[in-house]
Amino acid sequence: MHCSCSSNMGPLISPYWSQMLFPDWAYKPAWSQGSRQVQLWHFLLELLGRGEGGVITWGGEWGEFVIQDPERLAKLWGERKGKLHMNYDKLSRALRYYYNKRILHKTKGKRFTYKFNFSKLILVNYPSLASCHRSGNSLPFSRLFSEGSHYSPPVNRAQPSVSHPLLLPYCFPKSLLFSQPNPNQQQFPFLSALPTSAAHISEFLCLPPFNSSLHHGQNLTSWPTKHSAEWSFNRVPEPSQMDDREGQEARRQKM
DNA sequence: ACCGGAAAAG
DNA sequence: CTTTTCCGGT
Repeated sequence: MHCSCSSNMGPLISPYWSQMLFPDWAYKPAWSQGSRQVQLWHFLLELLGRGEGGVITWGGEWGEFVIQDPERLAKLWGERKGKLHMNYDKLSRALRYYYNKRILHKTKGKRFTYKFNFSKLILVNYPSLASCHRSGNSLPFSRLFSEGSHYSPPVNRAQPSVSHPLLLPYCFPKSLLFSQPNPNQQQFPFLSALPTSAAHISEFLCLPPFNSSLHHGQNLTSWPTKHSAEWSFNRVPEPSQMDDREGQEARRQKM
């Protein structure tokens, strides 16, 4: 049930997650409520990343996706969560709760079409990176996500649905995260999933957590697999403190 | 279809 | 906490 790719790769949650676009630590840490519980946006990104089935596909804009088969998507989601009676009405309610969190918003006028706010998604789930942003350094995510100059929308649906480049932070050893964030416009180790076919994703997943060019001579020894407390800086901000940067600051020196 | 309140679940 | 469930309203 491990990703047998790399020795210093943390154990994944279940066999299923070996297909995951995120490493173990990217999920809800053990200390948080509902830990180890799949979140809906995880699930959506996963399906989108795999590009299987055509239940859900990327849309015409960056981050936009179209639910091609709402009820089937709900069914799949229900299976994952053990909710036998899941349907699109209820699933979409969960999606609507993302509006306030700015994780997602609706593309009005387009049926079953929503749009991810990747920057927010990552900021919420990796608030540590917000400090990079605040301290004047460019946040690699938002740069990459907002530029979008390289992204040309898939015009026809006949194309394999994985045409959306998924740029996700694949592995952030915390030492790398907190020492010098991107001093020389250096790239963070993204998982850049630009697969021509879904099969290639598994290859991405088996990349070592970080390659040698990114070591920075830091002590990148192992993943914090057991001691999730070390990752408590990764706490999701309270809704009332969503924009309280100082609050995050205060929470941050835990590492 | 889509929205968001309310409550309850886990 | 994040949904799940239900539902009245556009």
